[in-house]
Amino acid sequence: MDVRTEILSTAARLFAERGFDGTTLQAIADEVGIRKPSLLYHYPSKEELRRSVLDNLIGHFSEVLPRLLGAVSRGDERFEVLVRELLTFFREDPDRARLVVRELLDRPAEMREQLAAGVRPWVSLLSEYIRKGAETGELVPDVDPEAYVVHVITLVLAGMAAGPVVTGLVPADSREQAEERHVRELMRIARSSLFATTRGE
Amino acid sequence: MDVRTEILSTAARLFAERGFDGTTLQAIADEVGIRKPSLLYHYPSKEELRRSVLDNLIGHFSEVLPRLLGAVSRGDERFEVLVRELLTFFREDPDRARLVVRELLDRPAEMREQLAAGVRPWVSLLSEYIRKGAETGELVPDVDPEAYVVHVITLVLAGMAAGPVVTGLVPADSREQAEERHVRELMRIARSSLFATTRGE
DNA sequence: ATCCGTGCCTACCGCGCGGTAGAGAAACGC
DNA sequence: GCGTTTCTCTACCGCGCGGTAGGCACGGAT
Repeated sequence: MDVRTEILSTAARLFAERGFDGTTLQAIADEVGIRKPSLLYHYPSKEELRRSVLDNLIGHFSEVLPRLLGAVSRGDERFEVLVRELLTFFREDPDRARLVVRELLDRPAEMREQLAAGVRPWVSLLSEYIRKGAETGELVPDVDPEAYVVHVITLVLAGMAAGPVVTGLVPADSREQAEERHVRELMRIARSSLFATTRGE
Repeated sequence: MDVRTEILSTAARLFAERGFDGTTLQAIADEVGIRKPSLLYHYPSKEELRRSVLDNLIGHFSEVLPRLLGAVSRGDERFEVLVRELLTFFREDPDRARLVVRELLDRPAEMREQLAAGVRPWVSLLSEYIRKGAETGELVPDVDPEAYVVHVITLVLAGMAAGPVVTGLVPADSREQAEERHVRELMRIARSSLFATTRGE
């Protein structure tokens, strides 16, 4: 892996762990194994580095977008695939969820704009499908589509961001098992509060 | 309000807004209208101030605990009251939720211990009730009680911490209306994924 | 052979941080 | 009246921060 990439992933990890303000360029440089000015050669300021980390995250997300798009148009299993895809994205690297949550807290104004531009269309689209499903009786009639979608996203994001800290409240033999229970129940809640008739898994 | 209290609430607000690392003692002192050393006279270090802010938060929470306790033993309306009480606690000051989430991210190890000591007993207690309800058929049979409780708490906490940033995804005439929809749907999700038969509100 | 761009370094800068020393004003007990 | 306590202040400290200046080694193009 080349140095630029190594800096990027190290920065992402430390920003997620300690926050932007809690991370020093020195700490990043140390972990990469270079001096601070070398780091600043590749990313001319800390702020620029932050932007790059975020762009990289968004880039990775847009890689799974096609699969999400596919899921929406695939009829019956839509829902399962959609949520599970979202879940997988954050689960394969919990730093992603933590970065998003931190950004949400640290820069609410900017984040609000970004969400309005990048996520709201999605929420609207999914809400349309839900509204139709509610009319045909396949889905529960009293669902509030937009709010529902937001809650499901919140649940996935917050659950993955908190990680072991919160799954630790679920007694289990291993961390994996606790996580498994966590995810299963998340899917169940999302499903059973949306579909009119409970379906087997 | 005396100075000590004023420092405490200002610190809480700024820690919630900008994070612990992102807040300087100077900024707190400025907003209170005193000099930095005066602040350090009342709270001899930044770390001590952080602890005091957290203790204060926990103190306020333990004020609502009796009402929560009451709710658990009050039979049928238990659930509604319980969730709504929790919701109210964080809604009457969203900084509380933000502080908790930040602490969760910044100090996962310490937070894990604190949760294990202070929250897990509650999760267990509620889970017991849910398990009984599931056996009598009043509640859905396939619920995972511990995981369910954790998810509901997550939903409340994350929803309130994100605040307008995320409710902004729900189209509405006013912020209040968006929040109202948000809370309603939260209650609906929590209820409909727990009770076997859907009940009117 | 030389030139130039790339990448990394050592040395350093100014600044704002958390925190300290110590003096002065006000309020209180005796 | 007078010492003591409580509180706030001015002045300062050392440190680690993000960032800069400038040099040196290397490699490819001419």
